[in-house]
Amino acid sequence: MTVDRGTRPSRRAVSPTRSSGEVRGPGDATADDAARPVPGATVARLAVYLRVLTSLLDQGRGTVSSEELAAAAGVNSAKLRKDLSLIGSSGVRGVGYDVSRLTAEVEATLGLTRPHAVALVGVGNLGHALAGYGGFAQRGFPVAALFDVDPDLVGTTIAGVEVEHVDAIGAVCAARGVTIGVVATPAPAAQPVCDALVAAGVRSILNFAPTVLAVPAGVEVRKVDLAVEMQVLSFHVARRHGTVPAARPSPSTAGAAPREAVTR
Amino acid sequence: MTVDRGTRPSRRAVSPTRSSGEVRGPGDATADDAARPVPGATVARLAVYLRVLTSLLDQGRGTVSSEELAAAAGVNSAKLRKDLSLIGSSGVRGVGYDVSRLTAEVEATLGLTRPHAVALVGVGNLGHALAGYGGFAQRGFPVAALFDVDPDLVGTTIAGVEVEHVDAIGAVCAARGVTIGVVATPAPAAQPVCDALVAAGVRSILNFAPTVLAVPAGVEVRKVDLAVEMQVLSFHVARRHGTVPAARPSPSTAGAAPREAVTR
DNA sequence: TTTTGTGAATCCTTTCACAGCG
DNA sequence: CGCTGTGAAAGGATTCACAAAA
Repeated sequence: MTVDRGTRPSRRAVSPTRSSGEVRGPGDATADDAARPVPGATVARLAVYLRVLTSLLDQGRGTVSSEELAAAAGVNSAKLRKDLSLIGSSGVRGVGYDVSRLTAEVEATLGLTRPHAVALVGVGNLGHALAGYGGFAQRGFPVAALFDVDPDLVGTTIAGVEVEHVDAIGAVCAARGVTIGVVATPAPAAQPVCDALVAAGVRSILNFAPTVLAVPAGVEVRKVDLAVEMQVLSFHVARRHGTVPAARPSPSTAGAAPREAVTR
Repeated sequence: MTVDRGTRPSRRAVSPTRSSGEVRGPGDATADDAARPVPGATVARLAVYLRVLTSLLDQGRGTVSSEELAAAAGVNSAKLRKDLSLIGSSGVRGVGYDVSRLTAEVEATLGLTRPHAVALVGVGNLGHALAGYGGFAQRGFPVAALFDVDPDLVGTTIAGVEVEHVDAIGAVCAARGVTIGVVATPAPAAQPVCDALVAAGVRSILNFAPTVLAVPAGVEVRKVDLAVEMQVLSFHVARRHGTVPAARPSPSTAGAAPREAVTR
């Protein structure tokens, strides 16, 4: 069940002058930590596997085969096995993987064994929704700080956290040990906010603003861009209908107004 | 041009695996479109280029070099030129690309020359924020319908659109010519909702629910998964503890940012 | 000269397919 | 047997680097 069909693999872009490549650090002989390769594409999938695994745990399942886990995660089983072998997992041939053990291994690899304080900047429409979403804290990402520039918002409390002025980003993030910053501001404010976060020591940023953020090497930026997603879907719609207007039975002039398509 | 490529059998009648690859399309040639492959990775970047281009248009810029456009989009200039050559663009050597013309070409490729009616299902925390976000309509994606199961929400109006019961998805989407569906429901409701959308003829879906959607071949699903994004960042935070803090002037490899996914 | 367009090399992922362990 | 782990093959995507056009 749940065999997926058209999900896309990851993509990347962003970051001027350096595209990412991998995730391992350019380590210098650190005797302590064995250098692990773990491809970026694999990391993203591990999070998906983890979701399925926790679900299986709740169901009390003891083991899973790569085939089943892969199907539930919407990927090829060979890919899943390779992903798991990369993080040093060990399944049992002829049996499968131990659910609880694998869950622990994936969590450890993703660094989920301890919480990561998050700072959310921009409590507008989307930001407010994100702050109000309880899933953050539950999944190990406590929202330690909220920021905005709007005087009407600064001072208010959302989900138990007070909104502070963006000018306090530096001091507050450093003081509360924020390691992940979420930018949900309008595009023009994103870069300055990003700079402030980086200056405060934040090395991982999730950007919801429709703009490309420039960051120094060593800072990881992931982007969630609604416009891009919609436009990619638009491309597919256009592909399947060609250029001819969709000839669906009974269009009968319903809703869709003929506006101009200005994507900006 | 186009065609040839002896290595690709391109036809996989049996294989159910079609995910990702590319998005080739039987073009219809309306003005400048010939049947072209257009890699999936390229499509996603075109949307980013478009944003920069419209910005340049507003500034009254007449031309841009691949170097400048690439820098603003956060990509390598060679990649940008290759992307543009794939959609059949034509810059002028020694000069650059005509901003308005290129903008039109990119919009045409992405199918943005006409609006795509969108149906948003799930008007909860996130869904409400999305519905309230005016960017949709402005960018050519008018929200033609809103759905939810909550009796308290059904009947209310958000941003000028009435919220209807999910049971009406089939009828309403077909009647209003919805081509893109946005799923912002809790995980358990996502699959049924997805099925309803597909049954209504929707072939492109943006999924914000933290679950893998199973869809028949021909339906494109893109996922925005907040949990995955946060966990990938967590991985990077954890990584940083094993490597040398600083003292590294040389960049060599740095983080990249896979685009894609996640929510809730 | 400047800047595009693009073959060719390189790198990253995915998929195949099978050896081998339980 | 069933199922994992993985070398090897196959694709894609990115980058290089340079010839050609304006």
